[in-house]
Amino acid sequence: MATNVQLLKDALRKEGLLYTPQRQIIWDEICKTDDHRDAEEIYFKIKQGGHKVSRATVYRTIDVLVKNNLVRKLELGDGRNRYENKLDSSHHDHIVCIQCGRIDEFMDENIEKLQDEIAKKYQFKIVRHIHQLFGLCRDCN
Amino acid sequence: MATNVQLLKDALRKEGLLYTPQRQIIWDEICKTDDHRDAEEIYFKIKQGGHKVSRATVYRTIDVLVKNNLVRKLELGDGRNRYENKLDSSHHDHIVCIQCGRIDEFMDENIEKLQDEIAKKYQFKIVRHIHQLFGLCRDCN
DNA sequence: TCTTTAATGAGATTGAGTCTCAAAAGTAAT
DNA sequence: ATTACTTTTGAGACTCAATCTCATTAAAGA
Ligand SMILES: [Zn+2]
Ligand SMILES: [Zn+2]
Ligand SMILES: [Zn+2]
Ligand SMILES: [Zn+2]
Repeated sequence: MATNVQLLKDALRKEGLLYTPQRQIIWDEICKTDDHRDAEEIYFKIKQGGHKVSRATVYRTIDVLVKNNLVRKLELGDGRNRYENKLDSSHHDHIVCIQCGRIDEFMDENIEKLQDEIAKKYQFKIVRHIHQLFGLCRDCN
Repeated sequence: MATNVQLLKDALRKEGLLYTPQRQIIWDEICKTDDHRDAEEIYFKIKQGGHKVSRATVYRTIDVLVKNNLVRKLELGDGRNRYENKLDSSHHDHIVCIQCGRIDEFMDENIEKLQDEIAKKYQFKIVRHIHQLFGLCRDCN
C-alpha cells in the first residue's frame, strides 16, 4: 500500500495538485479490487466504508488518475464508464458476456502488432485503443 | 433507392411492424451519407429537410434498423452512439483522430481470425465486437 | 497569525436516451 | 364507407451518468 501512496503523490505532484485524504481514499478504493467498476459503484463503496467523500470529488479524482495512467477507463457500451486500476500494468483487452455481464481479459501480441501496422498504413499515431468482444460465455450459451 | 425501400419493408415485416412514412424518412436520411452520425444529428437533418418526425420516433426506428442489420451502432467513447448504414455491408472497424475527429475505416482479416481464436479459447460465442484505434491522424500529428 | 490559493461538497444543471399516454393513422371486416 | 380494433406517433415528462457552480473548508506560504 505504501507504494500506492507514492504513486498517487507522484501523479498529483506532476499535475500540480495537492495530496489530500479524499484523493487517497478514492485511489485506495480503486486499488482494492481488479473489477471493472463504474464511478457510482466506487462512490458508494467509499460511503459504505464509512468515509465521506463527495460524488464530485470521486469523478474529479478518477479523471486525474486516468490522465496519469494509474487507472484505465473502459467503455463497455452500456452507457457508463468503468474503471480498473493499472497496478499490474500489463495491457489487456476484454471479452464480455452480454447475458451475465462476466468480463474476461485477453491479450494477443499478434493483434497488438497488427494494430501498429494499420496505424502505420493510415499514418496515425495511436495513443490508445478499444478492443472488446461481446457474446455469450460458456455458461450462458 | 428502390432497393432501400424494399430492405426497410422486409425488415419491418420480419419484426411485425408497419411500413410508415416516418420510418422511410429516417432510413432515407441514414442512407444519404456514409458518415458516422449520432441520433441527434440524424434527427436535426430530417427536421432541416422540412420533414416532421419526432425525436422519439427517430430513436425507436434506429433501434429497429440496428436490430435488423441495416444500420450499425458505433460507440466511439464520446458518450453518444453513432450510426452508419450497412448498405455496403462489408465489415470494418475504425481508426479515429482524437484531435480533429476524422474517422477512417480499416479491415484486417488476420485480426478478425485471431478474434475467433480468442473466442474459442475462452469458450465464448461472439456476436459482435468493437475495435477502435484512437490517436492523431497525419495532419494533426 | 494572516493572506492567498486550492480542494471539497451539496445541490443545480446538462445531455443523451427512454417512457408515457392521448391523439392520429393504419388495418380489417361488415 | 362505417365501424371496431390495433399500431404508431409526438410532446413533453422523466431517468441517469456526468459535469458545473459556488459558498465553505482546508492547506500552503510569508
Ligand atoms: Zn489491446
Ligand atoms: Zn480489465
Ligand atoms: Zn472487426
Ligand atoms: Zn464505419
